[in-house]
Amino acid sequence: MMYKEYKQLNLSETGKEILEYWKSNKIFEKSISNRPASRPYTFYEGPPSANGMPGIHHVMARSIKDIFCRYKTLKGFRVERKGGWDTHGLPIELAVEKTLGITKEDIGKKISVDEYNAACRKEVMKYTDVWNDLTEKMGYWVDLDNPYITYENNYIETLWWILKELYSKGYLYKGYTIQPFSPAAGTGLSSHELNQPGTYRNVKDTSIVAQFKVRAGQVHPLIPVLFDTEGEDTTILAWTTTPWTLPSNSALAVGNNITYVKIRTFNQYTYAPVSVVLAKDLVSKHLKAEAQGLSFQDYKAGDKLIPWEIGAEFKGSELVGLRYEQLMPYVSNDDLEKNAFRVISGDFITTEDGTGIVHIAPTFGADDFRAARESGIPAVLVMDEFGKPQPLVDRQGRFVSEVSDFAGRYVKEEYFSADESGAADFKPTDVLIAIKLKEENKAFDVKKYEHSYPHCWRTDKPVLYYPLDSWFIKTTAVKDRLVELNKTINWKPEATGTGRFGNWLENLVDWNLSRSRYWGTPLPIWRTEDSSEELCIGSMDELKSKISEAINSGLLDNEELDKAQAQLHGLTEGNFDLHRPYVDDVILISSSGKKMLRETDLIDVWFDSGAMPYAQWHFPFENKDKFEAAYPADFIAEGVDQTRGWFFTLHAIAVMLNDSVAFKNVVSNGLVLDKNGNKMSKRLGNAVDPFETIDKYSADATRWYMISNASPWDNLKFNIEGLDEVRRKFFGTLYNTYAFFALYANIDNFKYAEEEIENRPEIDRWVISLLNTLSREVDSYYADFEPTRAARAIQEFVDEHLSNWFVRLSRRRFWKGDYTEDKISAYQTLYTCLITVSKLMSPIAPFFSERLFLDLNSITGKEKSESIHLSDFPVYHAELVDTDLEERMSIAQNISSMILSLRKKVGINVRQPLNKILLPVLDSSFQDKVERVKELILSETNIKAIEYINDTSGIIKKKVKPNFKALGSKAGKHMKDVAAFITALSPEQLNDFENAEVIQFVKDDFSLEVSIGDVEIIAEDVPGWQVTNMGKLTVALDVTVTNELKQEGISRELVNRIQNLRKDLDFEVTDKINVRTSSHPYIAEAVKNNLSYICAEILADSFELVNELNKGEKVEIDEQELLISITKA
RNA sequence: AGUCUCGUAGCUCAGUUUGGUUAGAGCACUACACUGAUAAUGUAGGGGUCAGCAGUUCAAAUCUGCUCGGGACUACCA
Repeated sequence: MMYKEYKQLNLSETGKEILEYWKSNKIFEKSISNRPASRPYTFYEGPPSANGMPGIHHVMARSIKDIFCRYKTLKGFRVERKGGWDTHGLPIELAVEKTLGITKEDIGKKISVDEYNAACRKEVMKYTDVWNDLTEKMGYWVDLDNPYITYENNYIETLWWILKELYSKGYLYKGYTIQPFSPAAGTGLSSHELNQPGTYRNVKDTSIVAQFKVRAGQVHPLIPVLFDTEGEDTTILAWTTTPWTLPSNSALAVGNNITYVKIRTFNQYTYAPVSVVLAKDLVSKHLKAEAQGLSFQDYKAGDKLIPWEIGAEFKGSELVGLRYEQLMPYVSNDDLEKNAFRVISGDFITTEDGTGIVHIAPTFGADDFRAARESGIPAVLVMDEFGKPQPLVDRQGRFVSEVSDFAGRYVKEEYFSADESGAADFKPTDVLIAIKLKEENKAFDVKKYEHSYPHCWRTDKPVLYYPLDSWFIKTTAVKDRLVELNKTINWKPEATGTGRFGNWLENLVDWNLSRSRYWGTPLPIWRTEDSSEELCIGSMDELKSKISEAINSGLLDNEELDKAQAQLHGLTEGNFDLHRPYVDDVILISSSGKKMLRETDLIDVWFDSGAMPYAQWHFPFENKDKFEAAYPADFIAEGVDQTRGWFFTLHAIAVMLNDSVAFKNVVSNGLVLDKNGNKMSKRLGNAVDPFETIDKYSADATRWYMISNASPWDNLKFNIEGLDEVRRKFFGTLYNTYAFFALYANIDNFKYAEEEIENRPEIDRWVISLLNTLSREVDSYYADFEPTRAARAIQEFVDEHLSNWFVRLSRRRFWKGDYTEDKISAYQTLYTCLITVSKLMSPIAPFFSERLFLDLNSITGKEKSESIHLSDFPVYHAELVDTDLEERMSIAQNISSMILSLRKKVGINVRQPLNKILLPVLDSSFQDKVERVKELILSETNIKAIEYINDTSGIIKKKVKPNFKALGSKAGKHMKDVAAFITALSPEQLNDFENAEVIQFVKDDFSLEVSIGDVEIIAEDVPGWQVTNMGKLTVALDVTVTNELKQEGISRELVNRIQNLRKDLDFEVTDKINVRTSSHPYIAEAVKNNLSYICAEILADSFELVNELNKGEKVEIDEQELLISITKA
């Protein structure tokens, strides 16, 4: 058996092979079953929706999930990962309607409900195969054989159980909120629909600044200020872009800290004298500056400049409580008279535009609704035909009959038919309201105003904000616990937890559960028609027994009875579908003997996914032990867009149900953008196909690129060129390192059969030391959910240390000489590095690391694991870490690099040996350190000796630099002077300073004792030598080339040419040769004096210098041409 | 509009928590070298208003405030 050698690196091919290997050996399954059940590490899979194609961003999110699960497996934990599918919701309905070419209204008509239901089921799993394929190819390990599926009855049953628990705790209630509503479509719109592109459009609306008349006779501290003359007409100004809401006005809101003024002036339409209240900052927007202070006496009706003057100034808080007359008194009652038409304070008031005073219509604005409720302001409502309260605008968008002047008129122009709005005398309702207010001296100003307003994406008509009934979960009741428990969650990045998520919790509102949709989890609440009795069902058994009760009550008619029997039968047989409309047909009987129908709402799909810790196990109906063992999750990860989605619903349900967190650690990753930082979209054609990417560049390179490039929570600018770089730079280097190892280990038949070599050379101990430091670092990075730092650390080790230094400097040890202890040491060291690196990187690059592990381990058999993913994470050996050695090696690297730089500067090849370098030594330990790595430096740079020179020699030119950090705190503002003083020290002063170890700085009345530790002294120059500096290091090079050195140089050139020939002729590395060269005077001497060296290098049995050589390869050394002929011995 | 986040070389990113005097790396580019790891490698070079402005400080990429720009989320507001 030999170490496998490859023609070239092919990561994609490796991926495919390893995938096969995993499959046929059931490695994934073993990675779970091999770990003890007593050490679980719980991971929750956030369910993707399989009705869309997976994108490259899914590779990102899933890489992160996979990395930490694999890492914890290596650390000895059992990590179960149950997959899941999110199957409900609007996108699926829309997709089905599109596929079938139907609308919602056609359901039950053109297409049967059964067919529709089946179509949804099919639609939602449309791309399951594609998803499974991606999951496999990208190396994401998750159990797809037993996934949870949110539409299954068992899953829904758990949801019902949870809902009933919440219901019993009093957390479930029916209320109403202001929601976007499309009268034209007759349906509420979800925020998702409102976020469709193109829904917000700029429109021109009639805007009115209305005058709300302050009641005269009331008791309020501000009355004397507001009315300083008898019969003054004092009004409050409020601006609106929706005049149709003015009949519903029931309050005015001001900002407590905003300054308001009362201004005396005239109404521009009626010319009547009026005093108006508005925010001081906004006066200039409503009144002309040049008209201020004009004579009131001289004002005539119709004058362009209307005089005005400021009468008084006060804070918003002083206005609160002030009563005013209802602006458009169509509807009133005792409650309104008593509690409405007051000034209240609102936290959302700004002085950006308008008047700084906001007209409040609680039925038509979310802010209005909230502010009114907080201040106890009732809404303006009328009774509909069933005696239920209703706003002044009906669901078709028309004024109710009570608004007599405009009864039956649509409030928005766009709702009228084309015929109606096309008529010559047609005026929109807003305009009619404006005219009426102008006539009544209630309009201060009327203007067209352009702003963006949401439109229904289906009907293209403007949306109304409208009060709608909904079921809510009272999350506000547990707000404090939500906040408190959130603080125990480890968020990556932290800011998402404290910031985005924390703020969201602080400003929590109740969770609106209701969706008036079709394909989703039905709300399990049945109510009597008069809403006096209701029942929440928490299981299928409960539903069964309630249906039985209904059957036995004798209150169902025959048709209902038949259905009930069928339902009961279906439930018993397990083939009753809990979805609409089947479940809507279930009629239950209340305790007082009334029929109960199900509330038709579905619940928010986010509830589905947030309940997965319970529902994935069908808890509490089955798998109690499994649930308990896997709750809460140790780790979850999703995109940052899930902060208010899945992260929230998981948290909320867990807190309300168990008063606990649902997850302990969470990584929220950022977006994947295209290389220019734009969002990827199919429309723009800049979306990256994950399959193509994996196929071409491999999953490993893709994963490594994504993880190493930027922290997961930063947005990733996905650039395909980056994949190439990763492949070349990291995987290429690692592959080369392995290939190098395999080449020579096969020649020497190294199988790691020998005992560990105890006394290894410096370079071996050095790289092992770094390797252990690396293991510890990478371990802590993974543990800290910092995969990027882990990847970068591994990469740096492989590139900089292992390949670029250890292998480069150790090459001779592998190919030269016999199978000595030193050689075995080199093999053992390199082997250990490779196998350890493969383990460290395996969570991120599971395929290549597996290949590496198997290729190495199959020969040595050092580990019994049949897969790297079944092995254990490398153990950190503190005793193998030698920081002094690491420092020495770093010095060696720097000195070598400096010598090479000097050689470059004077134009002397590395092949040309040089006699010596000079190293100035300013402290004695430095010389010891260099001495121990001397051989490495000399062979790396082809120098014969290092000579140390110290201070006393007098040829070093020294330089002193202040240590700002040390001196800064002492010198304070004199730092600049002190620095100048130190830099300007003469050589003699510096000498004295070094001997005394202190020097006194005095300037004016400031003095400071500078100690030797406050400065840095370096040898800057050795006059007459080629010198270079790097930090504290200084190196001088002897560039004299003696005749002897020249001959050695020529010998090396010759060796090099012959080696090239060997390679060109495809000789094996181990082939012995015979050499004949033309006897050129330039080389003759050199060959003679270095013959044994040359022969050893090129594995020559004989080397002849021939006077006449006819055939051979022409080579050139220092511009001298000669012929060389080599043959296998 | 609010909240969060980012802004450092042509590109991708370190460095910012804890302020310290030549601001780093890789890629790309240019030149030279090397060539039993070779679709590799080394050395050198050019390339920076550390987004901008102001402040604190002896000293600011780093701390504070404001502004601008990108992105995300939330809201849609008179």
